Amino acid sequence: MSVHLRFYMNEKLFLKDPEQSELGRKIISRSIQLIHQNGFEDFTFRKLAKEISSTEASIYRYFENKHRLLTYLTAWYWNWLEYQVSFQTNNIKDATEKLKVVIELLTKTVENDDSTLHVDEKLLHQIVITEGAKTFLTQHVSEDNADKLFKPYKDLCAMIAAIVLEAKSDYIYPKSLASTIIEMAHFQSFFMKNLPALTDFGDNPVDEEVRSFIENLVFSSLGQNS
Amino acid sequence: MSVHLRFYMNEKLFLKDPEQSELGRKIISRSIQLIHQNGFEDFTFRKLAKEISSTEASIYRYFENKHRLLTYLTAWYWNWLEYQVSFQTNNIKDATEKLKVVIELLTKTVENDDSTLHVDEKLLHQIVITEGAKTFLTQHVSEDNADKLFKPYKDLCAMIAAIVLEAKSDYIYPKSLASTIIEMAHFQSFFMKNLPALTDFGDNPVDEEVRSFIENLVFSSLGQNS
DNA sequence: CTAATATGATAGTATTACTATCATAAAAGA
DNA sequence: TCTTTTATGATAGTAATACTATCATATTAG
Repeated sequence: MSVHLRFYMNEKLFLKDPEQSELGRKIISRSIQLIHQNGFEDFTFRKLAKEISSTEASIYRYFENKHRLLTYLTAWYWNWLEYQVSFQTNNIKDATEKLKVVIELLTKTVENDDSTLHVDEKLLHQIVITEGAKTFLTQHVSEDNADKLFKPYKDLCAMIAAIVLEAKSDYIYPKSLASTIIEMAHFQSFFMKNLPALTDFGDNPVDEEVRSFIENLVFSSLGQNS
Repeated sequence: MSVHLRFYMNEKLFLKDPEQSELGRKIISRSIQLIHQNGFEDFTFRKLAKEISSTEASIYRYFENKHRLLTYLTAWYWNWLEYQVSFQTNNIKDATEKLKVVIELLTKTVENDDSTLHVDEKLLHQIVITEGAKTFLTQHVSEDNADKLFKPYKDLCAMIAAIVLEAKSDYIYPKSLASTIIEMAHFQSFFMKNLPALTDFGDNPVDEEVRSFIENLVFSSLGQNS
């Protein structure tokens, strides 16, 4: 079976839908590679244009600026992840089981998903770890939020919060716990690789350690300490 | 009694010690105001120079670039906070009590500290919330770490981790829990103000809500659920 | 009294983050 | 088929950024 994933993307995220053209898709796929390679600060539309043998002017027809492109990529990632969560938790009855699946999805090394051709989810996952928070840590966060640019993030958070409530209906911080585990999955993974003194994870760091830590955090908060 | 706080700052953080001259102290105090006002991206040495009636060239004699200045300010903040923690937890016997003090220090609105003349800790606290993570979310995090630029952050984390171990000596994630509560104190506070859908905190958000959430997180992890 | 040091004044450069205009090729509609 | 819209490319230009370099001058230290 060969499925094709396409997410509805908020139209404020772009000027022209990049999924609708060859050039647009090239912008997405090459920008992911470039940002992954040298980081977001080093990334410019000029360099991207050169890489895809196009021009700055052409790229500006798709995205207002590079920050908006990053917001687009991040939003795409959260959409994809929410889809993964809904798919992987489907038919699971036990909320605790569901939470374990969520935590695994948040912490495991992403493998490339063949149902999206121009997006390399593995690279995108690493971009979101390092650059994701920069999408909202700005002066214009409120305008961007009013334009619903962060809806995919909030939706994922709401979905996880709902599972938390399923597991413990009187827990009073479901949304904060959800945003905490999302952010911590990323931060602990970043720290493990780059600032290991901030974690308890070993020389040969593996995803499993972050997963265990977050499971421990979540299940003790929900009074289901194993 | 009038005490004066001065922290030893890693010499790689600056080219010339800003605490040693009037101009240096002006750079610190005005940069805090400017970054707080319009955010780090908008901040330039040119604007700062204008504000303090100096020149770009002069500022470049103190700091290699604006990112290094941000790293300096953030490092200064972590030093200050570690001092606060050690001061406020001194003579407290009970580790649980100490942890409560730590969490309060991390989550409460900072009031200006008169023992540091040119630093407005209240503004600096808000800068660290919004811009602090940008100091390490870069391509050059490993070099910066090798230069020990993040030592104050790691020291604070280690101090908190030690208290965690005092409270529960067999807890296996003291450092990850410490970095989590530091980061979450900031993120939840940022979300509360700017992306409230990611939290459970009300219309009239107050520090106390973040504090309760983090206390709940920490003490249930340590099996001291209240 | 001299020498070192700190700051300011000024200028210059490569790059960034755009915007504008025009040409042309391809696709869509009549 | 002819025409018109649309997409892209080519090129140029601009203000601002992130620096670097040089020289003058005032202050401080030996």
